[in-house]
Amino acid sequence: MSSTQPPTRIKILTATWNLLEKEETPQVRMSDIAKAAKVSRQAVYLHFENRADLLVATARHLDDVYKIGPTVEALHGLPALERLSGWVGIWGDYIPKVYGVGRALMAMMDGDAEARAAWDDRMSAVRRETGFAIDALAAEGLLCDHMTRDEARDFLWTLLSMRNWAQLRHEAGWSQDRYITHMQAVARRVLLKGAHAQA
Amino acid sequence: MSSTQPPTRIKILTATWNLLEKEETPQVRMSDIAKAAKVSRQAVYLHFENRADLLVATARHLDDVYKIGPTVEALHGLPALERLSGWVGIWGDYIPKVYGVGRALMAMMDGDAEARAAWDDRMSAVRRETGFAIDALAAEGLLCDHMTRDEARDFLWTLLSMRNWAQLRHEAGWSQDRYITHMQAVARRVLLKGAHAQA
DNA sequence: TGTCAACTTTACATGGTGTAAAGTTAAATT
DNA sequence: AATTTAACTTTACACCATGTAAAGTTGACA
Repeated sequence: MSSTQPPTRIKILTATWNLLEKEETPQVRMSDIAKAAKVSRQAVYLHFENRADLLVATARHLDDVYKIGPTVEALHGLPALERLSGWVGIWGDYIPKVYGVGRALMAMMDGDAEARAAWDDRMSAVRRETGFAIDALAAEGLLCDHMTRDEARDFLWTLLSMRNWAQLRHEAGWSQDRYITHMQAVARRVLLKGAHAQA
Repeated sequence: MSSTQPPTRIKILTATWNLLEKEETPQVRMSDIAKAAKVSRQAVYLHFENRADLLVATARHLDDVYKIGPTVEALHGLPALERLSGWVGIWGDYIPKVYGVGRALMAMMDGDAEARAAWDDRMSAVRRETGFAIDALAAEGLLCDHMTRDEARDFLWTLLSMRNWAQLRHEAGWSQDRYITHMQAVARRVLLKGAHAQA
C-alpha cells in the first residue's frame, strides 16, 4: 500500500511545518528539515528548488490542510457588519496556525527576491479580501466618510498583519480571544459611521 | 586639526547610516560599510564587536544626531490630548529617519540574540513613552472604559510599529502626512471616551 | 631613536546554501 | 530473468558572509 508510507514530498512538508511550528526554533536549516523528515538533505532539493520555494510550498500546504479558501468564501453572503467581524475573526484565528512559516518567510524577505515576491503575493490576497469586506460596508452605507475605501482597506489590512498579532500575543501577552475581540471592536470603531461605531 | 578628518568610528557610523538609508539596498555587508567608510574591513571590527553591535551603535548615533530624547521630553508638560497627538506625530516622523537601521536590525532578529535584545530594548522605550501618553489621558478622565490602560498602551504601541509605517507608506502608498493624520485620528477614535472620540 | 596606537594586509576557520555526480535500491518493463 | 528507470543516498565541493588571528605599516609623541 502506498498510503501507509506518505510520499517524500509530503514528509518534507510536514517536517518543515512541525519544525517551524515550535516557537523556540529561531533558525530552521535545510539539514534540520531533512533529518526530521528522515530523508537525505539532497532529497529536499529534489523536490524543492531552494529554501524559499520549500517555505512557500509549506504555506500553500497549510492553506490546503486548513481549507482557508472555502472558509473565507463562506463569508461572502453575509451582511456587511457580520462579514467584517467574520473576516477579522477567521483571519485572526488563521494567523497562529501559519505564523511559524510566515515568520520564516518574513525573515528571508530581505535578501531573497523570491521569498519577497511569494510573501507579497500571499499578503495581497489578504488585502484583497479585506477590500471586499470594506466594499460590503460601503454598499450598505455603513462606511465612515472621513476615509476613502482604499484607505479603509489598507488601514485594516495593516492592522491585521502577522507582526501585529505576534506583538500583541507574545510581547504584550494578550490572549487569542482578547486579540480577536479587540480587533473586531477597533475595526468597527474606526471604519463605521458614527451611529454604528459603538455596536 | 583633528576636526578636519572625522575619527574612524564616526566615519564608520555615518557610512553605515548612508548605506542603510537608501531603500534599494537589501543586504548591507560589513565589507560594503568598510568600503564606504574608506577603511579596511578589519578596522570595523576594531571599533565594533560584530554586525549587531555596529547596527545598534548606528541607531544610538541617530538618536543623538536627531536629539530624539529632548524632543520627546518636551511633550511631558502638555495636556493629555495634545500630548497624545504630539507623541504620535513625533514618533511617526522619527520612523522614516531610522527605518533603514531599524529594518536591518529587524532582519537580524531571528538568529541573533544580541540583535534581538537590542531591538526589544529600543521598542520597550517606545512602549514606555506610549504608556505615559495613555496615563495622561487616564488622569484627565479621557480614556475610554472598554480597555485597561495596559491594553490601550499595547494597542497604540503596536499600531505605531515601524512595520506598520512601512506597510502603509511603501506598500499602500500613503503620504507621510496622511500616515500621521490618520494615526492621530485612529488613536483618538479608539482610545477616547465617546464624547471626545470625534475631536 | 624608540615606542605605542591605530590601521592595513593577508590568511584562515566556520556555517549555511546550493550544485554535481556517482552509487544504491526496488519497482516496472520487456 | 535481465534491464531499465525513478527516487533516493552518499560524498564532495564551490560560494559567500561573518568573524578571528597575526604580522606588517605608519605617524605622532616622548
